[in-house]
Amino acid sequence: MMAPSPDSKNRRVTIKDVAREGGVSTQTVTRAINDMPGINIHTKDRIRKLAEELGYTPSRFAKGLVQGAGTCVGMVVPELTNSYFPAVVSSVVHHATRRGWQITLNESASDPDTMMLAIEQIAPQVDAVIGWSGSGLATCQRVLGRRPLVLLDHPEYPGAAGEVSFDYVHAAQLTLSHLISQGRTRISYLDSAPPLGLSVRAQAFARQAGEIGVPVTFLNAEGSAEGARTAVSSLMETNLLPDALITFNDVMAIGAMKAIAAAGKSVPRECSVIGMDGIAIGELLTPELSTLSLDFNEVGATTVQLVEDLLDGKISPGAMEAKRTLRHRMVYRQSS
Amino acid sequence: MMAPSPDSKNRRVTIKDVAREGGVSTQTVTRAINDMPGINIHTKDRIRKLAEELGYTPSRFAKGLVQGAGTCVGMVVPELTNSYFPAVVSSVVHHATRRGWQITLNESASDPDTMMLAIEQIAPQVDAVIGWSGSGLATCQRVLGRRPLVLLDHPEYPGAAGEVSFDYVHAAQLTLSHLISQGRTRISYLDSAPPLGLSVRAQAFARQAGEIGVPVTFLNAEGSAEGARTAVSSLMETNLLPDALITFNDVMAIGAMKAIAAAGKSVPRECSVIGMDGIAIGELLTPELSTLSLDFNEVGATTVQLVEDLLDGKISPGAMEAKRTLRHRMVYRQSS
DNA sequence: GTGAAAGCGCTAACAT
DNA sequence: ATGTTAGCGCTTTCAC
Repeated sequence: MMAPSPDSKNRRVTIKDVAREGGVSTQTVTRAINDMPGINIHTKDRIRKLAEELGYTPSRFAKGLVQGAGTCVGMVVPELTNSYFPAVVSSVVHHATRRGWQITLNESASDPDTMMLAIEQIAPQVDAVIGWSGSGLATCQRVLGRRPLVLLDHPEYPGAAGEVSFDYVHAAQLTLSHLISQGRTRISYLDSAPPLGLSVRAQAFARQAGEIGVPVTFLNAEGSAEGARTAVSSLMETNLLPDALITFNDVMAIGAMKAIAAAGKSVPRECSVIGMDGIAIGELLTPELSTLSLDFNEVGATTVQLVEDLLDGKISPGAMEAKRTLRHRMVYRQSS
Repeated sequence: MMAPSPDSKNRRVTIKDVAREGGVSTQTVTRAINDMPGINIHTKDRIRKLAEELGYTPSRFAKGLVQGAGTCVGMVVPELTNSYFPAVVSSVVHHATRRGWQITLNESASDPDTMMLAIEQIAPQVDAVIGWSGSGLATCQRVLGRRPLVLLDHPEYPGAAGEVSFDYVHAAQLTLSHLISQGRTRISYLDSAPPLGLSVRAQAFARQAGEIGVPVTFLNAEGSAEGARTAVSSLMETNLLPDALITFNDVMAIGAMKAIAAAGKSVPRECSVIGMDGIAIGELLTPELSTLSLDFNEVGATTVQLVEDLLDGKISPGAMEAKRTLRHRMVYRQSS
């Protein structure tokens, strides 16, 4: 236990302190610390050692101020417990890192207050924000000012500078034609709906179903495996079991399959189940989950590219080119 | 499309630009932007509008420099695709956000070069780093200098300032006594081993097995569901099926269960399966996975608290108090 | 090989 | 209510 410093204050050690203690100019310290040329190797070693002893760490703010900012993107995620989100985060982080950017992560709590707090906290520290509207991000372009907000899976939100959304009508087309070719006639869609009406995904299925004249029943449940399990369980009791069930996402498909199995019915013989997202876990279930799969690498690459273009001014906020639409691929496994 | 600015340079808009255009001092601009008192409400509105038009965004570096840094912690994760990691990240982010800290996330690629790059990139931008040794973090205390490195699940690493590790001997004790009370006699541990020898987890099981005189066979596989599936599949062909299988983690348990089911054997009747981690997916499998479960909230809370104490100097790097050990809880579900 | 001076963009403290 | 001065910690000239 030695005294930490001449001054008992908790002030951080600056380059000046090192310079003074070392009997050199701050310039020499910079050169030593940053491995710059034009310094006696001997001096360099001495100063480096001294800096270490003193516990000197360059201020990232001062450095950033003088050298120009490195890009830093905030990412706001509604829940990390649904593998869908980590899958996207992973890809975004990957593509951002390749560009030398930083990603700072915020998980938005469910209640709006905590959420706004998180956002106001993150906003001043980043050059752009990527997130889902489910995280309540949509309401906060105000806090961001000129910095671009890119919204995932929330088409046509006017406050966003850019968006990456998904062609659910295409997904519906893939799914329905597959189900029909299987001879399924009592098709249901298990939605995780907003307070009123249907989710964007369900709406696309409704539209496509209408288009091709196939009846689809819409159910609703809380958007978790447990929610889906409960909903499908009570559906089973009604004896109105559909012979095909499409779910809002893969996690809900898992819950649905548990409920169907618990009722002693067989997937896919008595009921096809088709999920959406394509998270890795689907392949590990029994039966393995057929699903509408996203190319997560593509999602991340597209999103980061969009942010970059927005930041560079190559694309202006809200422009047509700032709206990207990606498609799902149908992955046939055992559950359908 | 109007010309963006008098100067075609891509220089960012600063407070001075706003002040000049508005015919006021930079002070007034600060007051307007930051909602500070002592400014005519009319002036404030005018300046704010002007700032918006000009596309002015305060430099976070200048602001940080003058106001004192907000804490920023880097988190380096080996893979986001195993839910174990997002579960911990989620909790860490939560506890960090409550303190007003930022978390910047890096996923360390498998190859060492990319990894070192990621770390050197993140290092100057953070006040501390949290991560797993699997991410290669251990080798880089050098880059961090005085800033604390807290290693998760890597006990006794000398380079780390702090560590949060797990009492695997306790876990082994829980598991083995449970299995023995079930009358299991041919117990195997499916490890995901480092190049040589056993993982830390497997070592604890070996030790505890020796302690109580129970024979345990150690197997090895690549640490993924697929790796476990392959390994257990070939095990099934030997007809040397154990009657209890403990796996390195939950993800491997999933693969193991698939392999056992594929061979037409029943879990848990013919073979108990017990995983480790307690990730949410375990409960959604069929049969539901019994596992050694971590309290992820506790993991995050402990880790962030440790970082805080290290940053405040309440605990010195490498001290005894900087080593925290957490315990698993045995969760009995259907697979055992 | 080293140091002195200037300035990055912002805000706290002190005028006016 | 507004402006002036000074300085945060660092690096980039440019001089020696």
